Amino acid sequence: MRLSGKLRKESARDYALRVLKENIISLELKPGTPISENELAAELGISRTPVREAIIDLARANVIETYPQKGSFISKIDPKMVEEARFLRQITDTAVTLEACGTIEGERLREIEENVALQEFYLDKGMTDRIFELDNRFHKLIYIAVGKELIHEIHSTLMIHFDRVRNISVETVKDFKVVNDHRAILEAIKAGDKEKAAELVDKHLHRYKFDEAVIRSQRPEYFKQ
Amino acid sequence: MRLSGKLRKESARDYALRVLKENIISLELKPGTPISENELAAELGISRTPVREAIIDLARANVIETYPQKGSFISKIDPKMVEEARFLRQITDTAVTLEACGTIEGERLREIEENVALQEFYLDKGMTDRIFELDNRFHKLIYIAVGKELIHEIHSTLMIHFDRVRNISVETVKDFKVVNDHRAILEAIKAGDKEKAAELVDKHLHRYKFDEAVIRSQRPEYFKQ
DNA sequence: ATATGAATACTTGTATACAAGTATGCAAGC
DNA sequence: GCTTGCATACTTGTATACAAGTATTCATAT
Repeated sequence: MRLSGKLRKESARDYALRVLKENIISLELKPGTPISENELAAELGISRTPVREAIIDLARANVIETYPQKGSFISKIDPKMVEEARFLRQITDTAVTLEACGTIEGERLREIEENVALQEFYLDKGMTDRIFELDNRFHKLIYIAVGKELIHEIHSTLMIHFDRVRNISVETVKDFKVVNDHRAILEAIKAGDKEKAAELVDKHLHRYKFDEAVIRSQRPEYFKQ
Repeated sequence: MRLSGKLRKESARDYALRVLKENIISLELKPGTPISENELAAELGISRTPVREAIIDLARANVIETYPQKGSFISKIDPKMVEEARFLRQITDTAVTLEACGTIEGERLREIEENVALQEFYLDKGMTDRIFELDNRFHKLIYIAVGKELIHEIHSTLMIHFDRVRNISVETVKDFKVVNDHRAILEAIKAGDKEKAAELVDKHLHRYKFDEAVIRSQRPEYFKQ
């Protein structure tokens, strides 16, 4: 597992949660991998308690599966979970984007513009690693701009199902049309064109749907069924 | 606080979580009330650990606010949280109901029919206590019927913001038009009338929006601002 | 060779101990 | 009366101890 150091003023629980999320999404922790509370605590240099609390958080969204007295495991990719996450993201992103149309301005708008500009910059330079982070940040900024940050927070753990598949997609098919999508969505928001924005969000999220068949054939051991 | 006994095969954590949820929604634990992990553990006859784990779960959705080394408190009613919960419920209920239109049948449909019949029965008898439970169950059944149970589960804690206000509404305005709403929604689903269903869901959830001004004037001490 | 069973080394769930920060009350001093 | 400061009794965060269940391994008996 990949360990980044514990940040100052970050609690042990937040540290464990952050490291777990990073490694699950990046597939450093492969689907099906057993997770021992004791072992992870030792690796992170903290005690079982905060590690356990982080695992409980992930287990609530079925990202980790815990079987009492048997063990905990990184959940294998379950197409039903991925679809639930995609479905939820579809409807909330659409609704939030509609609210954003014509209402975002000032500093909030500037942040989003900067974000998209950076995506285009890194895409141009071929530094695609940065784009994932910027992608997530792009969508989060829209949620914040329309005052729906709690919804974004509540959904974040569930979206690991989705993000993980997205990461495999990139490992395998290398598709960066998403940057163009983001640009187009931003322009639609600025223009206040709700119909166009909704259509773009819909198209944007359906990109990840197609990849599943490809991934499954390449990494069948990652899948539940 | 109201204590129901610990169920057989229910873990201590689930017990604490269930009792806390019940008492927060019913307003037995009033907004602003301090919650001590030690005290609650003693009341429930379990140790701090599972109590703490339950509190963490509720704190994640801002239902409880924890200040390290100071204390934890039942969150006061925050109109922004209530609106986020209502907004989320609006869009997911609508999307799920649209999927349900014309696709639910057999045992699944029968369960929902029975649920609505019971609501009408208890409304008629004036046993309105039962209706809250049936109300929640009605909506959950629809989520299950279209295979979106994880979304329902993930949202359940956040909906406490909404359910709590709904409960005050009933204490104060006694409005049971919701039963008629449920009947109408069910009929629209059976008829496969998506337009009608979406309109009904929209109207249904907006009922609770109006009550806020009334509640605020009656129970200002429950509100954050 | 095969089946049986006990020892062992794990697992998570729960309880408890300790650490460190905070609010409160009260007494002392001015 | 008012302020200061310390003792005290809380709080949550973290670490550790104990309980109970499970899988494995290896020796023994058939």
